[in-house]
Amino acid sequence: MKLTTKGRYAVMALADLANFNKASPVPLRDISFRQGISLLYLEQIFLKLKKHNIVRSIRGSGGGYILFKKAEELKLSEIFFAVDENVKTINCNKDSKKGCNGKSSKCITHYLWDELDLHINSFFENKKLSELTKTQNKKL
Amino acid sequence: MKLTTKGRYAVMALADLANFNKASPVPLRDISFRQGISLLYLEQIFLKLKKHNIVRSIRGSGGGYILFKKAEELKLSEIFFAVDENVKTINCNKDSKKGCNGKSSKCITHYLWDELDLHINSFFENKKLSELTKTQNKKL
DNA sequence: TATATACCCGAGTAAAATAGTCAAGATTAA
DNA sequence: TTAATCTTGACTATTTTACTCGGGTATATA
Ligand code: FES
Ligand code: FES
Repeated sequence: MKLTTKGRYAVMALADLANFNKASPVPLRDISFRQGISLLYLEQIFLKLKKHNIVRSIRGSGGGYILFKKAEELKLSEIFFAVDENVKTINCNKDSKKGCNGKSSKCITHYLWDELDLHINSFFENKKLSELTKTQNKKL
Repeated sequence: MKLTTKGRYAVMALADLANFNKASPVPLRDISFRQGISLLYLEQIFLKLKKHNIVRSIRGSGGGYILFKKAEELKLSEIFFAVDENVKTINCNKDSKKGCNGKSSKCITHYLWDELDLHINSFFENKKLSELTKTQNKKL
């Protein structure tokens, strides 16, 4: 399974973006500063987010990024998909030498990971970006 | 998050063990052969499983491993815990330079990962080893 | 008792994945 | 024009993972 800083940062940064999106585009520099994430790394991440239409970019001075959809309509699963964090716990078909070759038949645990994938993905599928910031506010 | 071959192999091997446990102890060599997992790696894994009372070992010729509990009573969460695959998606407190230092306050996404951890762990908590082999048999 | 079978254990290594950097642009507002 | 900002591909350091090695110890059975 993959759930790395790339996906974490993406969610973090977008939550930040959602908070400051109200009037004008938000430059990465601000997000980098507020969230303590390397600017260069953020750029890499936002490129992917842009390609997948999660955000829209405005170049030049005074530019930055804005959300493409409303935070209420943006599912976390879309975000993870965009940055290549496809939550796959299944391991078969990768090579034919290891236990999980799926050559003759599925290994004993195959259906388990299948089920787990479904379980995890449904979590992200049902979670909207807006819920994040709300939860945060409630706790404060 | 961590979900690596160590945890996968542990579940695989134990499922195998559960199937062949009926009469006599099962040597790792057999499991290694049947599941296509390196014997030396299996030894490492079973050492941990033994320390956490998941399996019991019988040394010497004709020896091997047997399950400590019945497969119906063995939760997958116990297995993962035993091999150090503590499913933690949370990242804070590791170092104070990165985004998630938890120094002044929790980051925006903290509660999200909290919730996710809970969600995933409940999956393993409610899953017994015996359910694995049953599912497998049903599909055949 | 000799021997083979099997578990026991710490340490070490190679490969892969991740996290992050660099350099050289291209746009655009002011 | 200048400074701010996004764009892009390649490159590198670090960390983690997966696995091996070498030398044990216990026990069954011939
Ligand atoms: S996980 Fe699919 S064959 Fe093992
Ligand atoms: S995940 Fe806990 S502070 Fe970021």
